[in-house]
Amino acid sequence: MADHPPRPTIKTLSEVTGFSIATISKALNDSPVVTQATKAVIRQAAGQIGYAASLRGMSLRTGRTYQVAVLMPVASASGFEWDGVDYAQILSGIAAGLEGSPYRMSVHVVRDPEEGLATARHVVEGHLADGLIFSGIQAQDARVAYLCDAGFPFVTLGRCRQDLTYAHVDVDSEWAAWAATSRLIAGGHQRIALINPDPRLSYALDRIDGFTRAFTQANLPVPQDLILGGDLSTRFGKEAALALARLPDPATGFVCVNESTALGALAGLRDLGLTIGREASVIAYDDINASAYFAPPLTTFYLPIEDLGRQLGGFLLRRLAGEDPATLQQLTRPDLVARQSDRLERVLPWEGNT
Amino acid sequence: MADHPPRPTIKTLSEVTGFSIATISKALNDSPVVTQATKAVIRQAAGQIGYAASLRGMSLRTGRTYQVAVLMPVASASGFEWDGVDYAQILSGIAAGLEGSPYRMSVHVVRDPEEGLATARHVVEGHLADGLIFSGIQAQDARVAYLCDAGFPFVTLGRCRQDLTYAHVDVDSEWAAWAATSRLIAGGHQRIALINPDPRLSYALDRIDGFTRAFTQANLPVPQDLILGGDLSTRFGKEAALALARLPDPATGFVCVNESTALGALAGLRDLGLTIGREASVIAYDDINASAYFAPPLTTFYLPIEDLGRQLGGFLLRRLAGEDPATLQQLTRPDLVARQSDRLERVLPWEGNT
DNA sequence: ATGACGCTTGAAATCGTTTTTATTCGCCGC
DNA sequence: GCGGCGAATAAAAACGATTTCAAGCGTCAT
Repeated sequence: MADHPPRPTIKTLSEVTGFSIATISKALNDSPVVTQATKAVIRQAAGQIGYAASLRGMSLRTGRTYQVAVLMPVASASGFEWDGVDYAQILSGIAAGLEGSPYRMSVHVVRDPEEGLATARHVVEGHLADGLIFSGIQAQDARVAYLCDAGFPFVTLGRCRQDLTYAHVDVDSEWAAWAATSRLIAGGHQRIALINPDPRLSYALDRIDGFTRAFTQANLPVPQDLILGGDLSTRFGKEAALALARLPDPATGFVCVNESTALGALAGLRDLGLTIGREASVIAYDDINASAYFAPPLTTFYLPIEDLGRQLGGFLLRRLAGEDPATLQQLTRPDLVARQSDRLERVLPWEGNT
Repeated sequence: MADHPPRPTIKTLSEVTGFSIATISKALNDSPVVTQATKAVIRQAAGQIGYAASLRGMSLRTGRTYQVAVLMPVASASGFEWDGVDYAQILSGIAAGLEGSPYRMSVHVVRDPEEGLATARHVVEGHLADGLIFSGIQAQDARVAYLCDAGFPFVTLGRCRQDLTYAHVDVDSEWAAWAATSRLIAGGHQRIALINPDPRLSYALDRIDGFTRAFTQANLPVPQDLILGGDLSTRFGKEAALALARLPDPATGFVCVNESTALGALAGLRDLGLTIGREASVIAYDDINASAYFAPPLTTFYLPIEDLGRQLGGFLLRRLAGEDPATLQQLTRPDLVARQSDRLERVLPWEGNT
């Protein structure tokens, strides 16, 4: 156990420079009341002895924590089922968005929105962080309502459907679902299934909206019986696809909520002996870019979630700086990555995708 | 912006109970110098007014932060390539292991071991956390050496090959690679490839050791030319499989480092028109349990990484309590999940796996 | 000459704890 | 009856910063 030499404090710096700790503090915070010359001397000395302000001391005095809390959802009951969400990418993005600021990121694991609310309360009331980031927004979201009410800075990935003004970043799920569905309709499908997430989630509704719009525009009846909501697991994707493809009037096109469910859907259809691209087609929303390697490679709507994370971090920083949440709202459309598997009645060779 | 009533401090509690703050502090910390009766009164009052000690204040005085830092690796250059590591599961496990303690988890994103060392230094020197958890251990690992030397509490996922005593949790990669390779040898393969991670990683060497042992035991020459190291991406898995299957004396069996590379290997072999189970076989190490849905389902060695995370958190807690790191070391063998695709020259029907 | 005023810096209070040191008080032994 | 001791509590000093307010000190107008 080597004992490090005690780290310099503002007091050390005071002794070294001869200035009082008050002046030092002001100088380092670039206060206008202190001379440029003194500032220069103090900064120089600070650099010299490697002084860095103790977050602890600052925190106690200012009440700020210089921490940003992230509520990371983990699948609750489903054991270790893969859900295809690479939350690490989001965290990585948030960290990137926070880079250059003194803010660090603390992660709180939550199993469901209720626990999320409890944790949010805990963070706010215990002053555990200066800002909050979370996702999995429900149409009616108690966390959003609470935080708005408490006036606590936060940014969400996703929008709720309540009339509240708050900072958020979101994927245009309505558009993505519309585009995917339209593409399958254009490919000759009429019995198109929507393999959707938990229907309480706001973006589940967005997807249903887009799905519906595509049929309405094409003057076709909306196949309500082919909309299934569940978790994001591969298992659910498989079960859903099996159920929908076994219907008397089976689904031939599948719009999947993400790559994990899409992988499951492919597995299910394969079990039924169906050939993707001839008897059925699958389109997914893509987070992690693995669909290119599926059998067959899937057409997807791709949006790297690290970018969303970066936006979240950046927005929170601006929110913490006092910016109006109304200006911190962003909706992004994913990119279409056309691979195949989305036209009916036409056999396509499986080409390598490298 | 609703303003919450100021949260009670130890001073509030002092006024309410009539005891001095010193006595309050001791009572709440269960010091033997204060009477049971007073303790009871104080605890009762604390519960009454909902007092919770401010971490800030505690932190400044004690020097402890009540934070555990986790170094989360993200793929550096490879853009958004999926690497098949669900780090969120590890974080979730760590959080579970920390549950019940006052410790929170802060996450620091690192792009490579060098940045990891820099961040570790930063955490230690800046007193940003009381303990550290990290993974991606190299055979010669500068972070482990530094932290041992600094006497800073930490637990790693993986072991380095230096003679240092420190707390760690690891997967028995040597055994897993031996078991996978032996299984392929028993299935009739002789040209078996090892699709391995970055060769600087300690467990890459462990896997080579196990791979080698399997051949030695079977009195077969070790196919050194079939050992390939790279990143954990699906792309690398595909490229590696393509290269190895195109050799004049091609590989027919593939031991993959994880499911992501295995998915890539399958895609590559499929592109070459090879049928898994007849012309080639793939076995993977499994973190996320998605291999059951691959085409065909893969035989894997499965170990849920959330469990490892839980161990990491628990070990760190014990380490922070002063326990000897020599007693905090654990090696776990993954479970064999036999699906198929590991016997040569025999056509197996692709059965559904539900 | 003197008081007011800028301008720069310093002293001291403060944030909420823990920990060291003092104080109070009853009781025992001599 | 008094010194001393032990037990319980209180007072005060940290920890490392920020912030308020006071102080020093030229300059200048009256």
